[in-house]
Amino acid sequence: MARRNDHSREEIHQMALDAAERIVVAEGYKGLSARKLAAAIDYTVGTLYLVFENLDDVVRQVNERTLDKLYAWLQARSGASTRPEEAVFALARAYIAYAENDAPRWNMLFEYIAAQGGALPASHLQKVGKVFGLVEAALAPLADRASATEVEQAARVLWASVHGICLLKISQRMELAGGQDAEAMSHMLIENFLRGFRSTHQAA
Amino acid sequence: MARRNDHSREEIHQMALDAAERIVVAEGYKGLSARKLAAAIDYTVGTLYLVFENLDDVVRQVNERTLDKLYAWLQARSGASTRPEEAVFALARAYIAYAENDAPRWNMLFEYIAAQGGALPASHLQKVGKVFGLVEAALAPLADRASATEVEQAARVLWASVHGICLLKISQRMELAGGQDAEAMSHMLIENFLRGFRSTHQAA
DNA sequence: CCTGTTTATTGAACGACGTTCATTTGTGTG
DNA sequence: CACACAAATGAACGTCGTTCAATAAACAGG
Repeated sequence: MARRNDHSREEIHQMALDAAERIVVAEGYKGLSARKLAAAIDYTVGTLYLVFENLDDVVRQVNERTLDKLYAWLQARSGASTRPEEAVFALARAYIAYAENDAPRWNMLFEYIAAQGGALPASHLQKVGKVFGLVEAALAPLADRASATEVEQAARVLWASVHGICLLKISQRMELAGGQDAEAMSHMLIENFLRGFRSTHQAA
Repeated sequence: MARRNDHSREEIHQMALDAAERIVVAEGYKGLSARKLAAAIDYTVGTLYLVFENLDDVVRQVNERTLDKLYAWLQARSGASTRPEEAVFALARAYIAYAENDAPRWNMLFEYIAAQGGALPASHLQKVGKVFGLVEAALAPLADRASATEVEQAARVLWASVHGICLLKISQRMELAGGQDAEAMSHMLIENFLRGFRSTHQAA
């Protein structure tokens, strides 16, 4: 039994988030329960509620970490490419690779976003916006005649689409993909999409 | 209290599926519980387990109905268009409209598909395949130089993408869409995608 | 009409869930 | 050493899915 002052509030907070991630990675979203999480850090349920508002609060904070990791992962892989188009392909490959590599957390993130009835927390929106920013940056060189708004909208459309394809892969539903893998699908999508996009928005 | 022989097994089965749909429509996926469902048809929990394997079985059977309704809805709206391209746009509009119109059931269907660990039931796969068939039929006239496999793959790519966009709308996450609505997004997607697809696979 | 058998239906019971809060227990102060 | 304070507990509440011994309704034979 953990004793008074063994750990500060902040330490318990971090221990719980770490343990929650381990549980989610090992057993999936539904495997996370208050009692299991408390046991994992050698405290009892009650203590969790001194540090978090409720279980949803834990999930939300794990998701914030996931968004940070996702952004860092994508940024590290969106370096300068020879061809501007290649940057978009590279980003999509990185997105799919992240989801594959960190499937349970990626899953939890988007199940949370989907299930959340009302508005997302502001910090969430801001982090998602940063991810979209990477897509916009990759798309901009391909559309020198497009306004910032047009690039933004195209980025959202393209990424919602890549995300849809990614969902197939993560939920292991490639049986629905007609024999392709997610990378091939997203490649076909981007190739065709960019052809249209460039012909509309790029000079020369 | 319902009495012996008031209803046949089959009647109870149908009553339960009807009631389950009403509950899901009224209160969402998570609002469906065994006790609530039993009360809605004036039986007790035990009776449900004589007719269904478990709650998941109920959900699966409701989803089969949803897939049938979705197919019928799309088919009714995929009639002959003047331009072949318009058929694809019409299908996407119909898909989004269905999801909007029947959001709780549409949601439950795809949450189930995503959450299901292993393989989907064969009947599910077959019904999803029928929906994809509609997309392939709309795509085929635009690619007279493409093989059946290429059309099939393009249909899956395009529909996974439309689905991704649709998810934004249904989970009321249009804040992430850069000021567009789902119809505009899917229109942009299809327009650009088809331009690339036609230029690769269509003669003349 | 009564009795015994069959079987449809029940609902209490189990373990697990999220959440709360009166109680306990260790810590630091006077 | 006793008091006050606060950290931590864990029993309790109402929910969940699921099971299965017990019950009660329908029917068959006399």
